[in-house]
Formats: sequence, structure tokens, C-alpha cells
Amino acid sequence: MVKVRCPVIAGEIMRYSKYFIPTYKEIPSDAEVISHQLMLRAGMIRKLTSGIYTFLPAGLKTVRKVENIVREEMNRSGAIEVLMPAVQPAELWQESGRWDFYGKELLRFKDRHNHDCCIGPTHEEVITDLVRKEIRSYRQLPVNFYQIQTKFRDEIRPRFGVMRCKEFIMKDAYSFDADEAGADKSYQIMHDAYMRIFQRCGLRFRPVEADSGSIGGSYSHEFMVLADTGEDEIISCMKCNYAANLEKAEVKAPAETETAKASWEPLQDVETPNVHTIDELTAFLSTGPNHILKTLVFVADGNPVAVLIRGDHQVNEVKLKNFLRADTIELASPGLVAELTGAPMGFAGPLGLKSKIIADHAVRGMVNFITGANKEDLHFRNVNLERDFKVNEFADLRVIMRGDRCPRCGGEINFGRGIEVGHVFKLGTKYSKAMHAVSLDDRGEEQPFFMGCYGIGIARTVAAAIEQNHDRDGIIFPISIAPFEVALLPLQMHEKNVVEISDGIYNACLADGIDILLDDRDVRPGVKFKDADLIGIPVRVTLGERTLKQGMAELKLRSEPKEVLIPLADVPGAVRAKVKELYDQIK
RNA sequence: CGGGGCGUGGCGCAGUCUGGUAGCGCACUUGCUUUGGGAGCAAGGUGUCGGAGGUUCAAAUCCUCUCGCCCCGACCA
Repeated sequence: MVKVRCPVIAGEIMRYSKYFIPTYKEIPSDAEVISHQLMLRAGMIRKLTSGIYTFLPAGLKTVRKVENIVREEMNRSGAIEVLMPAVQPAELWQESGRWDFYGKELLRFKDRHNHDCCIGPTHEEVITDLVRKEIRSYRQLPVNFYQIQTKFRDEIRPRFGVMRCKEFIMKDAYSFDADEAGADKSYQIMHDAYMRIFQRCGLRFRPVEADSGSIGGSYSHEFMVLADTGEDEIISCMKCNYAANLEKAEVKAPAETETAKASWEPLQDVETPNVHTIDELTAFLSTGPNHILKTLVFVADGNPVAVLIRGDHQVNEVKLKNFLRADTIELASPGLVAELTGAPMGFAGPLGLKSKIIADHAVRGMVNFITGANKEDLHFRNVNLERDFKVNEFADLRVIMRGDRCPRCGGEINFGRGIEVGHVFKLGTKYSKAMHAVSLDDRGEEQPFFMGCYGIGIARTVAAAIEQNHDRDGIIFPISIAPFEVALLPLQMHEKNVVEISDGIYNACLADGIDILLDDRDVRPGVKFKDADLIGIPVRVTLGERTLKQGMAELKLRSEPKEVLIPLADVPGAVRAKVKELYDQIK
């Protein structure tokens, strides 16, 4: 059974008048996205400087609730909590080779002894160093260490409030196994733990396959909270559970068809003065872009390569990079294109090209198509594969698009947006080999650790929850991560009766372990309603003279428009039941 | 780093073009009234107009430099 309650922390102030939740009526002008606006307005965060935020009490409470869920599920999965330093010596990073590779995101500085240091953006080096010093034998494996800690990445452009900032709270875990099979198992355990974590956070999410660079295979999943405002575009199958981000999403190669040589028409020149783009070409020749073959020249690790793709398709540079096993890849400059093809940009074609030629699978299905002629203002018509030119290799090189089918089951696919809140990644032996981190196997031989790393953006998860759950009045928090479970609103603080009854209910709820906020401010009722809605407290109990006369209180959910009247004596029980019901819904 | 925008009281903004010594709403303080969806009236406090330099009798306003922030792009285990 999954434990869902986050216990009230003893001694916490729960009276609004003595607490600190500074809300804004107006939208701060420098907040663009809704979660950023609402976190500022609800008094959860304040900005110190670009990309760096203070968490105010209500924001911190929510962060702590996410952390606690993460901690419980990590512990349940067998991971062990540690806390590593924020400041790290350059030596470790030089050893892994990342000191020179990491770029400007790595904040570097020198200490008084002139030693190079950095503030950790991630902790592979530190944990690998720890494990290589402390773990000797395969008998001590597997292990998985995690921490919840503040990290720093000197982002080029921090934005969207707490979603993409420089200093951020992250849970990161690192697994160490004796062999590949063990690493796969550790990966799966983390994958499962992440499913439980985000479920308990009350989020609609999806694990999607992500690009894993040179490692390949399905050994990287991003956990995406589904929200229209998400930064990442993802696709998911409506029939099976295949889901992937756009750069990873596979496109199934079309079935092999017999080349219809009989239908081949003779090759023709077409004068195309000043026609450079696919759009211009389709208009000029009155044809569809799917009858045109695009020839793009890329430079992969310094070597030019021509990439052929159907006119209505787009090259997926991540796929191209992985296919070529290149470290860097970029579109060739106009000068290089001219040098290679003998024509200015816009007239490149595969005929007579000297460079390596690779093509997307879809090109195979094209007949009598149009290509550039490698000569200014000239194209060819009725070009055909084999007869007119040869392709070195075919591969899946394009971006998936609307109308494509699921690569796994052929089902219809859905395009959507998501916010990446977690990432599980199989590292293999990259760091253990570089840093000579080994254990002895059962034959007494040294073996590098097989590693995995697993991250969760804690504050980003909070922001994602808000992006997904809000309305015109403010945040609608899932109860498991709301700053308070219940808001108690005595409407007339000058009426002794109202105050006494609300104090009684407040104490009864506290005794029940309910995380309740008593809004004991002497302000007008409207202010209390507005603030409770803005902050997003899931359950609201209202005590006003009007219903008190009938011996009743009001119970309302933030997520629903209607309230119900409850006899005063039943209020603590009804609150307890409502809270439980809300937790049960997200189990 | 390239392009664009903005810095005026705690917050949101007007004033800048056309130079004349700073204003509005919210918030805040006090009093009275009010009390079920961000109250009303009255009184009050609040600014080195982001900073530095320059032009001018006079600069929030014009000029130069500079700092910060936001947006778009490039970038992103």
C-alpha cells in the first residue's frame, strides 16, 4: 500500500496572521508563463536576480512535500540518501574529461589557493569518486545513492520562473552495477519508482523515450508532465504505450515496394530562374512538395555529407548525428555548398555529387521526382533512384509528422506538449572507465561499474503541477503537494462566537494530523476567499454568521464550484473524509 | 552572443515624442462606517525617476556611456 499522507511538521505556525504568505492582486509584469505568475502572486517565491529565487514559506512547504514523496519512493526502491558537496574541485572534472567539454553552464571559480573549482551542475564525478574509493567487490553491488540538493547551472537564458533557472533543487540518483544486466534492472527499478512518484504528486504525465546520444537503445526516458504550455513537443500512440519526444520519435520505414521501372520517364532539364526554396519550386512547377527531393549538405565532424529527404519532410538532426556517429553536425555554409555542388544554394541535387550521399527511407518510394541540377537556375524532372544516381545508405533521418503512424504498432499518433520533470538515463561505463572506478568480479578481475543516473527537478515539478492545474482564480493543487490540505475561513473575526467555533475546529483538525491553515486575519471575507483560491488549497471550510445560525459550516473543494453545508459537530470528521477521498483519487 | 523591449514610491502603470522641478490605481498608517467574493469616506507617509557623465537658466524627458531585468533566437546531461 502506498503511503500518501505527508505528516504535519510539529510546531509549524498555521495561523495566517502569524504566518507569511504575501499575495499579489496584480500580475507581476516580468512573469510570462502562468506557473511563474501564480507562484509570485500566491506568495510562494520571490526573485532575487535572474534565474535565482527565494522560496517563501508556502512555496517551501510545497517543495518539501514533493521532496518527501520523492524520498519515500526512492527509499522504497532501495536507494540510499547521501548529501554531496555543492562545490567541487576541477581535478575530478578534468579526470572525467568534462572540465573542457561542459561549456559555460559550468560555473567555475578559483579559491584563495588559486585552485580551480566549480559549483556542481550534476554529480557524476563526485559519486563515482566516492564509490571507487569505498566499494571494492561485486558482492557490495548493486548500490544506488541519491541526494536532494541545490545545483547550479549558469543557463544562457533563464526563463519561465522556477522552470528553467540557474539555481535549482534537484533529486539526483546514481546506480552502480557489476554488469550490464544489473544496470538494466536498476534502470527499470528507477523507472518504476518515477511512475509512483509522479502519480503520487497527482500529475498527468507520460514517460517518453528520449535521445540517449551515442549509447542508443531505449535507455533514456524523460518523464513529461502533459501541459499545453510545455517546452517540449512529444508524440504518443493512441493504441499502444509508445511515447517519445520529437527528436527521438522513430519513423517506420515504408514497406519495400517493387521499383516501378516501367513507369520511369526520361530525365528532363527544367529552367527555374531564381527559384530557390521548396515553396517557390512547388508554385513554379505546380506540383506538391512530396514530388521534390531536397538535397541538404551537412558537415559532420568536418566531413561533408549530402542528405536526401522528401520535400515535405524535415531532417531530424539528432537522428542524423546519431546515425553518422558524429560529435558535431551543422548545415554547410553557402560557400561550401557552392564548392561541392558547383551551384548556389537552392540548386543542389544528388546527380554527380562527389560526397557521401545518405537518404531518408521515404526517398526510396519516390518516382519521377524533381531535384536540383547543381547548376544555377536549373532543376531536373523525372529523376529516379538507381538509374540517375546512387545512395550510399538509407536511414530514418526525418522528423515525425502529423499523419505518420506509430513505429511500434502502426496506431494513430497524437502530438502534444510536455514539461520534462524527470529523466532516467543509462550511463554505462563512461565515467567509471574515465575515472578508473572498478570492482572485483567473482574471478578477482577488475570490472568497471555500469552506471545509471536519474534526475528529478523538484521545483520544476511544482511549476509543472501549476501549469497543469489552475483556473482564472489561481492554483488548484493536487492535495499531495498543496502547501496546506485545508483552509479554514472564519469570516467574522470580531464575532467571539465565530472565533471560538473556528478555533475548536482548527484544533480538532490539527489533532487529526490535518495540514490546515486558519485564516484568522481580520479582513473582509472576499479577501480570504480570493487568497485561498489563489494559493490553491484543495479543501475549504467556511464559518460565517449566516450558516452558523443554522448550526452549519460550509465545505468546498477548490476543484469544484459547489459547496455543501455540514453540521458543526460533523466538520472535523467531514474534513478528514474529504482529505482522504482526495488522496484516494490520486493513488 | 545576435535582435527587440523595459527600468518612475512595496506592486501595476502614466508622464519622455514637444525640457519648466513628479502623478494615478492598488498596497501601507490613523479614524469613522462597513463585514459572504480583493469595502466606503476622510486624513496621512512614501520617490537620490536604475547608475555615471554631458548639454541647458532648467533634465524623468535631449546626448554619451554603463548596469539590471524581460521577450524572441542561437544553446541545453
